[in-house]
Amino acid sequence: MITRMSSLFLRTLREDPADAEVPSHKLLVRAGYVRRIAPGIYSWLPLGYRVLRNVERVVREEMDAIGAQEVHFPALLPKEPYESTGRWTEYGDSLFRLKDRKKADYLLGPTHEELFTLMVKGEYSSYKDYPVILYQIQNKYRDEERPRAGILRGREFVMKDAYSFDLDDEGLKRSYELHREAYVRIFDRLGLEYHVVSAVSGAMGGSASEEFLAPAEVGEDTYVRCLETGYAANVEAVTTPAPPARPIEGLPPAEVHHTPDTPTIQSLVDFLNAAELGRTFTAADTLKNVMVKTRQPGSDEWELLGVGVPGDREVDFKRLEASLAPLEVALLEEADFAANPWLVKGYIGPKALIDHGVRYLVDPRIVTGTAWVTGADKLDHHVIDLVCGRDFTPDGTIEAAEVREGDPSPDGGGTLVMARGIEIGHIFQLGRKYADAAQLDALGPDSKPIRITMGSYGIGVSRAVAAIAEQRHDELGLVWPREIAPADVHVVVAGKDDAVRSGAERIAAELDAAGVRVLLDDRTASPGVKFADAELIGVPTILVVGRGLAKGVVEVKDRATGERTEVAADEVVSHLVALCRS
RNA sequence: CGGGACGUGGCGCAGCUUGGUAGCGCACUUGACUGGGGGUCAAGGGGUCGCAGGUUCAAAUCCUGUCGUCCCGACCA
Repeated sequence: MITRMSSLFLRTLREDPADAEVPSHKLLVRAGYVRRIAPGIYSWLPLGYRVLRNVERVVREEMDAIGAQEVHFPALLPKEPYESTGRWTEYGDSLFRLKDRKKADYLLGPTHEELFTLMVKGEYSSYKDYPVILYQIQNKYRDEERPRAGILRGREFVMKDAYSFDLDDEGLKRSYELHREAYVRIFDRLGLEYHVVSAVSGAMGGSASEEFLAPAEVGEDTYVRCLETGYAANVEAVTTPAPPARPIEGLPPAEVHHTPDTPTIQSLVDFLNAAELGRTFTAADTLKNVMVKTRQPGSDEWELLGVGVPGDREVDFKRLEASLAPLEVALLEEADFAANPWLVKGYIGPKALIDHGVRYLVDPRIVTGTAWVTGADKLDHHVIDLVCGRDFTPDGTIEAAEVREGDPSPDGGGTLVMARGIEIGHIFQLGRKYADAAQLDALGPDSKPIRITMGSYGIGVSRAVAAIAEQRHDELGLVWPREIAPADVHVVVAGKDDAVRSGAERIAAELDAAGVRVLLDDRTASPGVKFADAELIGVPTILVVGRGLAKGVVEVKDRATGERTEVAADEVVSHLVALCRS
């Protein structure tokens, strides 16, 4: 089909929208692909909707290829299934809730584990039915506290979510691998650069989990990779290698020192080094204790928690939260310190925490036999040579310290490099959480029930559009990969005389007949306007039919490289057909 | 929720300090010229200045309140 710009529902913008920060947002709006309706909610205009459907098509083809079957659920859902898994409360405020006229509770689906589980339970009951993989491509709703970055993080978005149902762990592993391979094919076809990294499973629950991250400046996820060993992980999932425990015997005894006015690590280190204790200290010799409070989702009762990390590292709140999930975490407020006067800000040590029965978790680097400078639970006092395993025993370890570029890779290979990325896919082995909640069993060959084990596999479809825009644009506009571009060839009619116009029409018709998707700029606008729009819209190949036609040549321009080629007008159709099929 | 900024034709902005006819660019309409890089000229249409209240002869402008939006920090595809 030929899309004529003279009648296409499209208005491009010369200026960036005021509410856009990131390139994908600016360009998708300027090029007339999307329009904002409300915060985090967007409409898709014809060109944008084509791109979105192209991404969906790729996803469908590859999902179907692994034997997954597409279904469709309502977005509007009753509360009950989500209550049975606890997510009606666990999801908190990011769940869109509403009531019908009878005051019954409903929600707009943020994700559909419960419904898939119930659907399978409703239809299947024999072990002979399994395994099965179902998926849907649907609008999802999350009342984000702060939607941002346009399409990248909306409150309504299109997601593909798939679920595998297996009889045993081996089956689950197989299903997981199938999806992993399918995802590789999908993101390759979408023309995305991406990394597969180990992840934490977060609010979904479950065990093994990997994320597909598209590297981008504006990405919200930080991840690390080890170039030597291939290790890659979301920073939230990075584990800290624990050094071996050391012998306690022979270590000097702990000693409390008067350290006036040293509430921060730096002031403490400076003071100690000026105190002529016969050795020098660094921040890494100190043990920093950060107080937080945790609670069960939906509960009102906060519980104190002490987190100990080496003093040269900050606590990474995201890592801390990931480690404690599904518990909610918050920093202590003044009122909390007031309620616990034994907490001496700036001088908190392990001893007071343990004495007061506060759970105390430390960084894995803090092992038995290591000696630390830390708070003495008394204003202006610190203790030196407080030995782990001798003077205090933590309740366990926690991954909460920040990860840094150059840290050793957890698999013992090289060092880590850091990057930011957009989460475009997430696969995980859920296990039996949802099957347990729904009592999803298959009757086995021995007539005994087998609890089904599940996997969950998501792709942010609308987000993928933005991620591609984020990775593939230049100062002039978007640069789509052919597979998802709104057209294969953008024909610019650069001239007003009939010969040029009819020549372009003829070529467009022949391309169309050959199965090439044509966007024909048949408007009467000046060439400059058309060129600028063509570059903004980002169709991979631009064909300029203009003054050269009199000499029998037209110009083929590659949008990505900017390379221009003169081609004989009577050969251009076969030239382009070959180009589009390669 | 905490912090910051902003609400004026469809879009991007000025005007507000010092109250007095609502303005510019883009887009749109008509005509002429132009026709390979957002061209030129001329003539147009379109805004109760977020909302409510107050001060005043008079409010986009001053005051109070309120709603909304965007950006920065804690959730997630």
